[in-house]
Amino acid sequence: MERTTQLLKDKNLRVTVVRTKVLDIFIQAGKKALANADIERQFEQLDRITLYRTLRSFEEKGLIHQVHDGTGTTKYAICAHGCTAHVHHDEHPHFHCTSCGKTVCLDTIALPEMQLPEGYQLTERQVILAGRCAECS
Amino acid sequence: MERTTQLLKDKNLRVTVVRTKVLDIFIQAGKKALANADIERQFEQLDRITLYRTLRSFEEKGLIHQVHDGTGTTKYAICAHGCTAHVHHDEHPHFHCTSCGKTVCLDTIALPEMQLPEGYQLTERQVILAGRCAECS
DNA sequence: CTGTGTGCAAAGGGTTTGCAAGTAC
DNA sequence: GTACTTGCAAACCCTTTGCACACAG
Repeated sequence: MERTTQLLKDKNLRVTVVRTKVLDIFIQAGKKALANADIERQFEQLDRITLYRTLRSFEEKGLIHQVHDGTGTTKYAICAHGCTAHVHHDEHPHFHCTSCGKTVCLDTIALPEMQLPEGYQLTERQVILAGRCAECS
Repeated sequence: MERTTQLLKDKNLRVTVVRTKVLDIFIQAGKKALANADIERQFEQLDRITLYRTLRSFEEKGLIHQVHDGTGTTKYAICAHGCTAHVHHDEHPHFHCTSCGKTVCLDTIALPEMQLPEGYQLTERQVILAGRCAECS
């Protein structure tokens, strides 16, 4: 059985044509985060509504996580491992290339420790780095 | 002459009722970032379109800067000093309180230095910290 | 067969554009 | 007076909801 199919079954998601293809696209994209439009572009024709619902399902089951890169457009990237419904392990910086528009997960770089003012409780950190990626430099 | 009026004149913006009031609201908000809705709420009645255009003008002239707090809603905060059209000095982390929804500029905290992979050029850093603010803890 | 997923239509919300009237300087 | 600003209407996204049909298990 293919890896994609197995991933869907593991998360109790029905294996359909749309889901298989969307998940494949994410796997192929690797550390790159995709916007809705990026995914639509790879389909001959795909109902937008279905894509919204597919992404929501994937996110709820911990297959993908949202990526914010400061552009305002929500993107998604495949989860590295062991993410579930409400426990996402997305503890790494994201890099947004202002030249080609690509956004990637820098999952080999640790998030820095930061000292918050008195009384503040920290539960989540997001680090977005922007500039030019290696290919655009 | 009032500080607000002076600020507008310094940036070559015509002093109008709407602009004066919007800028006053930002000054009063201090380090807190405001969403469009937050500003509208402080007006008896204000045309939404006018507000969009006002915010854009302010941003272009370096009076305010966008703040992304990971909620998807774009917020704005007043620039500390010396920001111009395309040179914004927004080099500080932002804190988003998931309890009261408030987002503030932590401009006393320095952004951490981070090592990027080979070939990457860094031009901008955004750090969003989320959790509970001092008042909500 | 049963429950879930898909696709269409329609509705909702936020944002932008065009234009005429009003206002700052 | 001139150029910019405002406010209304309309257009334009993107996203969500409702419902009937199709499909996975």
